[in-house]
Amino acid sequence: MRRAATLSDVARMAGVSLATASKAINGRDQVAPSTRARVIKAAEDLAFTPNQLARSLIEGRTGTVGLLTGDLEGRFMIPILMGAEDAFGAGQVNVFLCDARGDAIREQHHLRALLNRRVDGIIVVGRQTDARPSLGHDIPVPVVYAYAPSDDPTDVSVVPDNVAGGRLAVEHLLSTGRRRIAHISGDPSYAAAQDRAVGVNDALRTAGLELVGDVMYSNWSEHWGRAASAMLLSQHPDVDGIVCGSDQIARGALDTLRDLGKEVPDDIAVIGYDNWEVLALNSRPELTSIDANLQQLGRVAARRIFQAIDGEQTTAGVEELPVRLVIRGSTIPRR
Amino acid sequence: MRRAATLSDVARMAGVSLATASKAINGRDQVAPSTRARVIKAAEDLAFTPNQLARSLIEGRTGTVGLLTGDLEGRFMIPILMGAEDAFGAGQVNVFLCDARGDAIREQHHLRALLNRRVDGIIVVGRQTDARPSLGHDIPVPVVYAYAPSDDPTDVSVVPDNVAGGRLAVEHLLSTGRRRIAHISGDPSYAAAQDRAVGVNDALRTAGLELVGDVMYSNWSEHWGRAASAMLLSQHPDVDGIVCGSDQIARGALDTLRDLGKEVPDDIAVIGYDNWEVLALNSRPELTSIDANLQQLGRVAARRIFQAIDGEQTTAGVEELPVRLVIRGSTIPRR
DNA sequence: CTGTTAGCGCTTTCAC
DNA sequence: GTGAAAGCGCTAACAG
Repeated sequence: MRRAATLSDVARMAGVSLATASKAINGRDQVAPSTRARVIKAAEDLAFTPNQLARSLIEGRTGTVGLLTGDLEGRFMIPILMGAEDAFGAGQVNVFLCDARGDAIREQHHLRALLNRRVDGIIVVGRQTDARPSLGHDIPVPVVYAYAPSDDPTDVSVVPDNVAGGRLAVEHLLSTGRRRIAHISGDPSYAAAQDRAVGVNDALRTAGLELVGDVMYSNWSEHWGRAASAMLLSQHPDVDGIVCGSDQIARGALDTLRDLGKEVPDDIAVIGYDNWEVLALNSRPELTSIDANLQQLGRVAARRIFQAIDGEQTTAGVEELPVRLVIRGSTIPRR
Repeated sequence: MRRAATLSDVARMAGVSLATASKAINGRDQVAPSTRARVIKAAEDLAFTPNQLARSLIEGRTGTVGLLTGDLEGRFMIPILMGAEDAFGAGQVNVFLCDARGDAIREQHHLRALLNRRVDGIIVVGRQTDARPSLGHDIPVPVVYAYAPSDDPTDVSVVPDNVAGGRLAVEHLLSTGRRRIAHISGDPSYAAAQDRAVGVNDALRTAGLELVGDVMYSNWSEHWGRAASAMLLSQHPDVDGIVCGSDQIARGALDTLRDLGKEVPDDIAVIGYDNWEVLALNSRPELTSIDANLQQLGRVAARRIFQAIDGEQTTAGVEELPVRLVIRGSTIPRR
């Protein structure tokens, strides 16, 4: 575990100059084949790894990106991160992951550290879809906000289209013949809850229908899903479709419906939101859900960073990405 | 978004030499207070951020660590990552997150990239607790394997103690007066399944008892939990405690017991494994579970890296970290 | 084709 | 106290 070999070591061993060694290693074409072979051999013998720090110092770009997140716990972060890694391509770009734990001071620390390390760009991932404070504009590298938009409309933000998600859920239920549709959602202070409800009402109105009862807000838990659906069924026994604001809520609803002896999807169809597979695939029946395409979101965010680095003009503002319906047994009976 | 200011810019603006500017900024003490103030003012005016690349090049260490993981999806990665970030301290050290997607080639690519970037150390996080191939010993920085140990006993590995976990689960059930205990586990090809079963049998034998039936293996799903517990109850109706190999299995078991009209925990106690809160907190009743202390695991892994960097002698081999019992309503009735 | 030289941005002796 | 100079490891002109 001694110190890594340098290009000088390689050059000396191969009996050439530093410049020649560099050219040989990097595939420049002004090198005699025999020389190149000798250099490469030496490099291998010494287990030479080019010092990327030195390269970056010269090139002025590091091939690194900072991912600044509010909460690592959130399951939204991971697919976004994967999408970003994907878009950057393995090995070309590396991602610094920084978790600010929801603390503004910590976030500033991390931001500073990332800039010191000369990342080529920064992706900011929020924990909710609510707008978050902008990092400001005196940052010398491009910044893209993912999942949670920046509150500054001149920033570049990429978020899932929650309104479309709500609409999509209702349209699916309508397409299966449901007409008496209710909506159990989560915490009403979340933009996600509001946006999805807008989509739900929108689609119903378009079909000339109205929501059964009011939107039921509380929190995103299974517990609430159980309680709310019990209330719903007692007040509106004729409901035949429930749009849930999250898979957790949907799962709770399924449990209660089961307890009440209702058949899903025959008596009532249930649709969730997030397509959180550990919940959706294990419920009885399996849960139809809206998938926010987060991996795609991460890819797009990464692409925006690239474009900005390459000097392409990127349009500021909030870009809403399409969501996707994943149909399972809770809305369509399995044959 | 023009290029960042350099120390030369600052020095020129403050009317001092490069060397003096450096000393002033870095709090060296051979600088006149007035000079220092002038330099700092200039640095602020120019929004100067010291180029960490240049510093690292000189110091020979970067203050970065690579985290090489097999699957980002896995929920085990996140707490480990958080623990590591924690231990390194915000801002001092930054983590490169690399997801090899379970592909050895990709892993090699990432490893190479990390070494090129001169990370000070590498943490390898596996997706299962089964031993994984070593990265080998010709790596010029310390490597620590977390969650999944290296198959080379001369490497440093840090893993949760699954045997102790199985033992702990049984001991808890015994302490609540259960005597007829069964064990529904997951995929028998997983070391985790085998180790936990060893612990379970161990604790039973110590108490002079035997497992009810054989260990039931299949996979880690709720589905299997439901099926297995139904089989179990029909073959051994007198069972009064079930140790489950995962929270998913436990959750399935709870569902079936509920369907069969069994009271949990009065008739039968159920204990899960992993303490995956989205499952454990939302089940009825809430699920007692074994927590592998993964965040702690991440912290220890980070500490081992540090120790190796600082030249402290670290003992090679697999270090098994204690797990923890989290008691909820599925084993002890809520008052 | 190969080698010499000048930096990338910074820290650190070592004179003054 | 301050500054000139060397050098971290590498690349990119430019001569030979």
